[in-house]
Amino acid sequence: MATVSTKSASAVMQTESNILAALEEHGSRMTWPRRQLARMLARRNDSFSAEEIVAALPTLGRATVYRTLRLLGEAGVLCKTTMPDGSPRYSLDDAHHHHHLVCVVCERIEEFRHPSIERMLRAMRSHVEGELVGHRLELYHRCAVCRESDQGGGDIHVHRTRVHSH
Amino acid sequence: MATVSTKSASAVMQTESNILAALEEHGSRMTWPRRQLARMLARRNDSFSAEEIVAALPTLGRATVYRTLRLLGEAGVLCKTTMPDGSPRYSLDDAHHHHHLVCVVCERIEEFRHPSIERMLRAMRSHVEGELVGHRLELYHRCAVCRESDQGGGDIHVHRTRVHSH
DNA sequence: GCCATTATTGATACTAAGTATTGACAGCGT
DNA sequence: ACGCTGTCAATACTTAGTATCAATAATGGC
Repeated sequence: MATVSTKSASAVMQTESNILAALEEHGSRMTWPRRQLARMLARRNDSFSAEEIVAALPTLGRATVYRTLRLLGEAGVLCKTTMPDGSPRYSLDDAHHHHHLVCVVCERIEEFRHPSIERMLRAMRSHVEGELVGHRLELYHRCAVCRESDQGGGDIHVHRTRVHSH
Repeated sequence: MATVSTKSASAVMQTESNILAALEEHGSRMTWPRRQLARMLARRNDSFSAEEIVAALPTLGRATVYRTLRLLGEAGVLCKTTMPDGSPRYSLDDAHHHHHLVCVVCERIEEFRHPSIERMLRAMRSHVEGELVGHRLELYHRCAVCRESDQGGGDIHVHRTRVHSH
């Protein structure tokens, strides 16, 4: 089985100062809570829920955490992804156009880009009635690590009102 | 501008008895609340929120409405779709594999299928590390009707933590 | 460096979209 | 007609946030 090259799919690593720089460029002030959050996020390379962050930084108010996550999204260093069951996960991110490859077992999120997707979007743009203003594409898989440690494993229930599985 | 043929994109119409038949096939009992819901849904050809239904059928409990919507999803006659801002909409649906084309103005939802999408998924299946277990694809547009009655109109804010817009 | 302006904060309350629980009730297989 | 078991409505609870607002702090101008 072919694997995706690290050029077209990779987990994103950002440093604390990278994250803060993105916030500044976006026109935000540099505050202690934001530094806290940036440091905490830079330490992890997996995905996380907002509440995990709220719990991990008890000195910050929940509103601050949610607000800052939104800012980081706007600043282009964070992305919000939806799991198959509809629950949201956040992950560090770069600002380029891409989609997400989500492991349904360990919830690790990788970015990827692939020409077949751009081709598909081009085709849809000319076939769809009216103008396309956006899209949402997520691929769910079991990553190599999780396949190994759990062969044939649990029933992955992907309800059809949520995602497609054929 | 090319439009999609009615074969590859269309709003779905279901009759009350169609909906009830799907529920029976799925192994559910035939009850008064379910008949109510089926009749109500058969009347509309747009998308709706669960709370709209709760409000429209005040004799049914909210849990019943939500449960029945889930059942209809499992039975293959209803689909839940996510708007660009993350809010959910339900719409009648047929059981075949397809994706959704959502108008961000009137919120009407059409089903569509297109070979370029299957091609893209085939390509991704062989390029992705591990096995694909599902995907989620939604296209957002302004439908022909809404473009006409609102040319150049409001700023459609599609936040990048939610959907992609290039 | 000081001050004013204005962004930001945290506490709290609130909302949206459901899920869990429970005792009463009703479909339907026999 | 009986009774098993699915289904009901009401209500409490949960998750994932957003709104409000008075107190505080970061910058830009001087």
